[in-house]
Amino acid sequence: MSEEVQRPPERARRLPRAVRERQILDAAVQVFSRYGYHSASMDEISEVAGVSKPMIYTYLGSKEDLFGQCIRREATRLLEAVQAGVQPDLPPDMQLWHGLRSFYRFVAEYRESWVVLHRQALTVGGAFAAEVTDMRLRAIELVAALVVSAGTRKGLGEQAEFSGEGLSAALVGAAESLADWALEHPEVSDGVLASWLMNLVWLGFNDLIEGQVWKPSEGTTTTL
Amino acid sequence: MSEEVQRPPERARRLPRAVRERQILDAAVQVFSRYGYHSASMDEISEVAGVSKPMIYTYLGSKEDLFGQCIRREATRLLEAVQAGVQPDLPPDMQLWHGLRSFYRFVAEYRESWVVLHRQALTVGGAFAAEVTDMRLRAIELVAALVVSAGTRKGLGEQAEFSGEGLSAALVGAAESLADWALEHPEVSDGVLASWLMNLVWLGFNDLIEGQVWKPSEGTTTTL
DNA sequence: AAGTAAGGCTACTTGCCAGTAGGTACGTGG
DNA sequence: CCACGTACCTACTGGCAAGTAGCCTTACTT
Repeated sequence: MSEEVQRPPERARRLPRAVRERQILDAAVQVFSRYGYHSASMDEISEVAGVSKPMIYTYLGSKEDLFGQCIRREATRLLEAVQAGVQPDLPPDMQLWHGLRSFYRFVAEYRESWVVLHRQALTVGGAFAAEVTDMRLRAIELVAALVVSAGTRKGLGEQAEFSGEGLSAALVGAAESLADWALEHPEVSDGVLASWLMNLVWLGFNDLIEGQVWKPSEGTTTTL
Repeated sequence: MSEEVQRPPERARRLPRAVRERQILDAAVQVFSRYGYHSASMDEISEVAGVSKPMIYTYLGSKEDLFGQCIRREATRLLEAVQAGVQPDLPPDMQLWHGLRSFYRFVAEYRESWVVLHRQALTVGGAFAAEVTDMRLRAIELVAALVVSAGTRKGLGEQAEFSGEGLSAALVGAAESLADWALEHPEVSDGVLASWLMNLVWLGFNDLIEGQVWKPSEGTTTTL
């Protein structure tokens, strides 16, 4: 009965393409992180983005394309965040420490980005999984380089007792797992998280370098 | 033209229900592990199982039911494998070591089970994710108990420097990540994998217990 | 003021796939 | 050899969600 009958939620109208694309990507990351790739619907993404579905297709392409762009954007963000925090002229342990802090800071600030990258991306078989595992591999290699650098610095040659790559994989896994844990414990700061990991891992690694080795004790049959 | 016209792949006929259920579950684990829950189709599962689709529904229920049963069966298997390998009267480090070996042996032998549990289960929102994270939590708590036991044994009281739970989460993550790594390096034995982890983690942990702590050095601004 | 390009939408088509209806073979006990 | 139950199948339905055709609307430009 009033003169202004329709007031559909009053969403911003006629914005430039770049802005819309950002909004859509933001919405997509949010929805993907909540439901995963398959269960997320384009309709819901469009709704969250405050935009109709065809816009998504004209701007960002198919659902798969969209997901790919999400992955790439968030991966880049993460990588840049970590690189920004690390100073290459410091000793290996300090580099690792700063990298870890930046990583945990990022995860805390962009939870959804982390969830999409870590949890969802692997579940979409094919190209994306490859892309993400690739990035993960780069991280592992980076850590491996630090580890080796620390090792040779201390005069450690080839050692049959461990593989740098395997250890680094374990370390990265530990870091990721702790990140997931931290999602449910936001009161723990990034510095504390990074310290835990350093203490757990770096101390053990130092021992290794210096020739101290854990071995199964006592008379249990142990053929490695 | 021959007298025996049709020879459709000659699959076993009229088997008892229990056998069929096992076949179906085996097929389901295989297909789910390859494609993930959503992309896996009941048609393909039935094909792999050598059985028609309605059988799956009469025997195991809906797709979700089926997936649930896969998860539960494999989780039980894994848990039993680990428990079978561990002797409760050994010192904490040896318990951990044996647990790890059993774990890696299981992963090597039942790759698909591990993939379903680790990668796919989390992606199906809701009850299953909860179930799996629950199992994971139990593992973390188990490890935490070992860690605390070792700590108190050495006379370590409350320590602000670390949280047992967080550390255990990191350790479990490291173990999982190393398991994934090992999937692509089948030449590395379970004993070696377990040793790496023990060296990486337990040595570091021992240092911690004995009061040795890693701290960020040099004049970098470090407010934890 | 007319032309035009870019922003934006509603409403449809289409294909896939979970789930089912309804039936056929095979065995076993009477 | 007949009746009944259990193993098993082919062939369909129904719904959901990806992707699209076609049209309207605002804001410059000349």
